[in-house]
Amino acid sequence: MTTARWTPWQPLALTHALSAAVLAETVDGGQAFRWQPEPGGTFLGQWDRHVARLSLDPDARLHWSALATDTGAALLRYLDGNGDPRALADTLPWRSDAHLARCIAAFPDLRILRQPFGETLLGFLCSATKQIVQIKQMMALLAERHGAAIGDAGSPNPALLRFNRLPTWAEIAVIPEAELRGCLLGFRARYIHETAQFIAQRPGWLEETEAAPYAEAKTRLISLPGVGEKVADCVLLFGAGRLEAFPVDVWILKTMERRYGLVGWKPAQVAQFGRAHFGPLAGLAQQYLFAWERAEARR
DNA sequence: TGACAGGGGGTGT
DNA sequence: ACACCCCCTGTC
Repeated sequence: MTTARWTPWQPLALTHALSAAVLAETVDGGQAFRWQPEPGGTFLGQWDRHVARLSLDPDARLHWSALATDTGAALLRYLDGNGDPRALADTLPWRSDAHLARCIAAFPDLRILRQPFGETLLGFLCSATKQIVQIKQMMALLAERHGAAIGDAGSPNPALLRFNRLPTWAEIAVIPEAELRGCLLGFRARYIHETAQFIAQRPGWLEETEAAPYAEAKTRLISLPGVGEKVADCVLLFGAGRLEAFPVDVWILKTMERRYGLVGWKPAQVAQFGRAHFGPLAGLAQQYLFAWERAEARR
């Protein structure tokens, strides 16, 4: 009998060390919805067909363990898809923006994830008027009830059979809407159902959208039922590495009001301000601002 | 311990 | 401006 096993813990070749707070903010701060904190400070996460654990050693170096040997390369892309976060942050206008400067100082090496495009779309279609815990529940139920097991009978590692991937869009297209509702999706079930039909009828559409220039990709995403400006920008930021995407939600609205004096501004106005003020990496700036407000809310 | 309101990271009409 | 769903959280 083959024994279930995790690979030995290995260091991940990231440029810098990482604090526990930054690690938590990166994988469990609203970019992704499939990471669970575990006792002892590790995180267990899934994306695509990968399952991984992350841990920080006493020197704050990131280590990983996984169920498949090729997860290391995938993890590097997932976590480090945009290169050296410190160099990226340095290009933000922190020299003339004291608030941004203290956000960056408080969360050095905060990263924008590079998640699979399709599952990022699914996650943010679930996100309307929901908090992270609830979105995570929806994702977990979708994977558990409608996703294929990772690995197969001939898999070298039977432990993989205990984990499911998320259903693909093709798989979702044939799930009755009532069953989607059973996964706590509520009114989002109809959007997800209809989006799945749309994608299923257009082979290659999702891939072309991911590859398209930012403005065109955003227009295409917004044509999907249940996808507006905010969701489209989240998908492009967290699922396609488009750091110019600047999602405006009620938290950012409050932040910009409180820290930048934009009292009474509408979302479209704040989005325009954000792009002009923060520049081509506005989405990265947004993530720093968000991390700061979340930390403050916990105090 | 259990019931009960209140509100929630948005979109579509 | 309001409906859409219904789970989570805080409170009594």
